[in-house]
Amino acid sequence: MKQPSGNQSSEESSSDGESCGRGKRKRTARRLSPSYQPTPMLSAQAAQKKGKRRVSARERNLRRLESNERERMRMHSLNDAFEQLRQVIPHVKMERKLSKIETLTLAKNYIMALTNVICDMRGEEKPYTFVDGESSGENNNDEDIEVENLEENNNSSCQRDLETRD
DNA sequence: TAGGCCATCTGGTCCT
DNA sequence: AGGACCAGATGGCCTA
Repeated sequence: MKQPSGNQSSEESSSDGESCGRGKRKRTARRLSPSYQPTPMLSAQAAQKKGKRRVSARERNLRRLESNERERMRMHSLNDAFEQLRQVIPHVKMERKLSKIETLTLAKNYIMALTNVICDMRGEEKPYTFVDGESSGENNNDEDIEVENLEENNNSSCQRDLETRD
């Protein structure tokens, strides 16, 4: 029941120039179909039947725009968190920044490596093993394969990094 | 051109 | 009731 695409939310929506993803890329405000009419979640008649306050189309539209704005802000804060995570994950420098899936995968590996180091220091058995880009115990799905090469490079860089920190 | 990655919109559901 | 969260859809940008 998805709409073909959203309304031209009038707002700036310039995505505050966040150079996202691969290299420099500037995203312009999303162009939306001029013919698009947001479908009311609840028609005025239905609302009246249910004894609910009638909400004008104008008000619905305003609420939608406010919702969109909040959602955008939410996603921006999520992206900020990704950026902070990228900065603390040791990884081989690349000209393009890590994608989200790469960031999460490397973070997972880094945590596993740290856990190994801690266990090692305690004289306990290491719970995780890194074999050919495969992270132990876990099922190796497609996403893991995608970043396999990265992981191979970074697993060793993680270990090196951890060993030199003291 | 195809495929990957991403931002944004949207409506449903959950939570306060 | 309203906001947060979520997932699907859509379309733009970029690289191979």
